[in-house]
Amino acid sequence: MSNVRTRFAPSPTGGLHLGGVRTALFSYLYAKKHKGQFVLRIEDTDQNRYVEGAEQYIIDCLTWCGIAPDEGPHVEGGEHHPYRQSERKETYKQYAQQLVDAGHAYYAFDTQEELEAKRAEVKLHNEHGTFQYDSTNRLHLNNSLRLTSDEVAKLINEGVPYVIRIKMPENELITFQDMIRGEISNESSLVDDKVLLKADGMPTYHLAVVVDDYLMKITHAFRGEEWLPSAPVHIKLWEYLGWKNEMPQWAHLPLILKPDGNGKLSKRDGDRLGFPVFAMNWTDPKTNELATGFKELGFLPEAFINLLAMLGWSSGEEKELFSKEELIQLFSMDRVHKGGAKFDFEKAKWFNHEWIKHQSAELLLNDVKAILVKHHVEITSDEALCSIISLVKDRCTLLGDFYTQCVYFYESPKSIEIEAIQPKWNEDKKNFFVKIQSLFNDVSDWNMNEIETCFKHLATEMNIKVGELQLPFRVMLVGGKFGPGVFQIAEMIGKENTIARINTTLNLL
RNA sequence: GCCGCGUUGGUCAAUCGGUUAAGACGCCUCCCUUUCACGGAGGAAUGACGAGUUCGACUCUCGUACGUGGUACCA
Repeated sequence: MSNVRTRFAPSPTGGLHLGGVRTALFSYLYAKKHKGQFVLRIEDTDQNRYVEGAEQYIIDCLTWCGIAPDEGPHVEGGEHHPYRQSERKETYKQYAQQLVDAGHAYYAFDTQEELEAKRAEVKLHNEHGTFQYDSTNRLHLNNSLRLTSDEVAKLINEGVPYVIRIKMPENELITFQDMIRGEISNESSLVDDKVLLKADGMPTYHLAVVVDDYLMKITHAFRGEEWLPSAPVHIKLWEYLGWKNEMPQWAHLPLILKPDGNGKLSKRDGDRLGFPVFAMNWTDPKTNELATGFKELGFLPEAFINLLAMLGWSSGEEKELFSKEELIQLFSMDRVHKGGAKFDFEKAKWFNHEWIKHQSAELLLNDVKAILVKHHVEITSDEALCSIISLVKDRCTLLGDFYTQCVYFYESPKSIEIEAIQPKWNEDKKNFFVKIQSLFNDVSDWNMNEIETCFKHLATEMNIKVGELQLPFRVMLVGGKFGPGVFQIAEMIGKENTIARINTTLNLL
């Protein structure tokens, strides 16, 4: 039994972003590859940003992707409940206190306004300067490092709000190993004394990750590259808390960038360029604004995780199409790219197209059925639908395409693209289609071969090229220039429908 | 500004000191198909720049440029 434990620790603040899903995916793959556990922890320590429903939504997304966590707030059992940080408030407080007692952290009474004023002041003198709460000025600020213990006790007794900050060491090179990037070093004096415990008693991310990763026995911690700059704080915390030997191995994943321009991919980019950024539909409870998800746009979860896996990771071989099981087997952190990857929606669609093509009709059945039912198409036989699916799936990039590609098997086309016929239309052709109706009527065994023979026979007899007749025939049956072989379609929709559709179009011409 | 991280065709990427620098997406041409696709064949297009190390550098080192992240009582 392996002891590998990874976690995905999102904040329930809104839709689940591509980058988030990928972090979850890599964590899942790594855990599963090593026969370990993948846990979900909800980092809801910022009460201002908390969004109702976001937690369940995250769970739904992971489940849809097929990477459901083994442990989490939603899973019964699980040794480390609660998995919601807001419910572990007291635990963090205790460790923050331990840090203060050991002299690695201190109380700070400066108000946010005071600090903002300091920052503004520095900016005033030096446009590029930054006020840092660090060793150079912490002794001039309103904290327990400067105040006497009596003064501190008095302030606390009076109920003056305070935060607890880490006391970063001076002139120390903080070094750690990143599974993707190798050794990373930071000069301790350059990182400031981050707040560990906020005035409302909630921990900040910095304290919470460390405490929870330790308590939840996380062995490998993967997160986005944006966390790299604060890693030294976490490293020191692991050390100060006395857990250095149990510190997980870190991997900071490259960012997913916007397709054009530069920067991190955001929901806005999706809106602007016309593609989803969230895994599933997300409706903002405040604005009621709906953001379309990959699922609802018609992506297969298999394709979705496949394309995400290939953004930043590659197997080293030519193959690009992988099932989840294959990914689990092949995945390794040292094949993850260091640089960020721009998201390419065209390639994303290609993955989905490939998955639809390779998926069996039986597996596609339920999804396709749902789409047709949504459009009020009556489906009588699953078996027939499966044959139809096999016939058209090569032509579908998104699941929604199945509607256009399947309806005409069930209903007469609502509109006929007669512009496609008209230019080359003439009396001879018209006569052909008039005559073919009665000939079709006499076909006893209605199958594609018989239909084709009958069709070609008359064409030859009337001295018209078969090819010139096939296009009009197709448009009559399906309404436009698309779909599989015409005779195949004619067979499947049946003799009566075929004749009726010819007749309908003839009246339009 | 400071600090961190990065940089192979338009995009995703292979290569881990010696190759004509893979492959995929997209684009273009052709074949198949008198539909749309699938499939097949081919094409255009790449190592940011400059030094060094080396018999030899896309691969190692340094510098520059550029990009990106952080610089919150947000994660």
